[in-house]
Amino acid sequence: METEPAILALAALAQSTRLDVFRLLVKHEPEGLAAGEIAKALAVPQNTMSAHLAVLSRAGLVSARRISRSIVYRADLARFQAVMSFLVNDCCQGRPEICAPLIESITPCCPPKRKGKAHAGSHV
Amino acid sequence: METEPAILALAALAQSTRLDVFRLLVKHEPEGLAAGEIAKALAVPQNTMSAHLAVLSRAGLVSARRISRSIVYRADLARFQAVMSFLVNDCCQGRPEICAPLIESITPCCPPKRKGKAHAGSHV
DNA sequence: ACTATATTTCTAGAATTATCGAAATAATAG
DNA sequence: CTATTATTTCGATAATTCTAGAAATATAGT
Repeated sequence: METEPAILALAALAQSTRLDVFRLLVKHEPEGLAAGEIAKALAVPQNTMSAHLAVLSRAGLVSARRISRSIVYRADLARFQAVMSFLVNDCCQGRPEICAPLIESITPCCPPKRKGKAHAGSHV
Repeated sequence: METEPAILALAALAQSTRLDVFRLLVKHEPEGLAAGEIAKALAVPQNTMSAHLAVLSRAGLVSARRISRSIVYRADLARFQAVMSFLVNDCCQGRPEICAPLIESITPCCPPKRKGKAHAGSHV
């Protein structure tokens, strides 16, 4: 991922309503959630929410598809992953010793193979 | 990490000059770099750069300490790590299957032991 | 065609951010 | 104390963002 889209994504997430929206949509993967339900869930006027959703959409962090009268939004986890990778690379820059601890600190959150514990390490 | 400081950090990084500054400072860990040198390296007026450094500092992403006439800035990698963990948790939310691929995609960036390749996986 | 529902676009005001010249502050040297 | 260097603060302007009321668009039901 290049710098410009990464900045767009960071800016999109650097706003409390939008961060809440993204969290909500992640929680509702993979079904997604209609615009109106998002607005209701977060107690924000629909047109205001529409503007925020447009920002997230422009940043590529969410996708939208019309279903009947509703427009259902979904979090784009692949894009989110790309943004995270971009940031980690900023940290690494050919010097693994710098951010190996970073990797270790976030890895326990998602044990890739193991299923014994799965404590989700939510507060690291 | 809580939401508010995370948003502050995201906003700080969501600006090209500041993202460049952070990258530059990571590259210069652990010695740090003086404000004037940062400004010169990125071809930005010193007072403008000072404002950007203040934003990064308020966000906790950099620290400053005076050394003689210079003020030397350093990247705060622990804080950066905390922000990354915060974001990953947004993705995981007790559902490891969602972002296990994320973890896998950023892990090869920092092979903790290996020194052979270090290809940094920069374009994921 | 008309009505109701779901969402977006238009428009505008308030607030915040980015930029930078000029002046102020801090540290060192002579 | 004066001069020099390094950096920040002040002040002002341009640009962007956030918010939301009002109007417009799209879909579905009667």
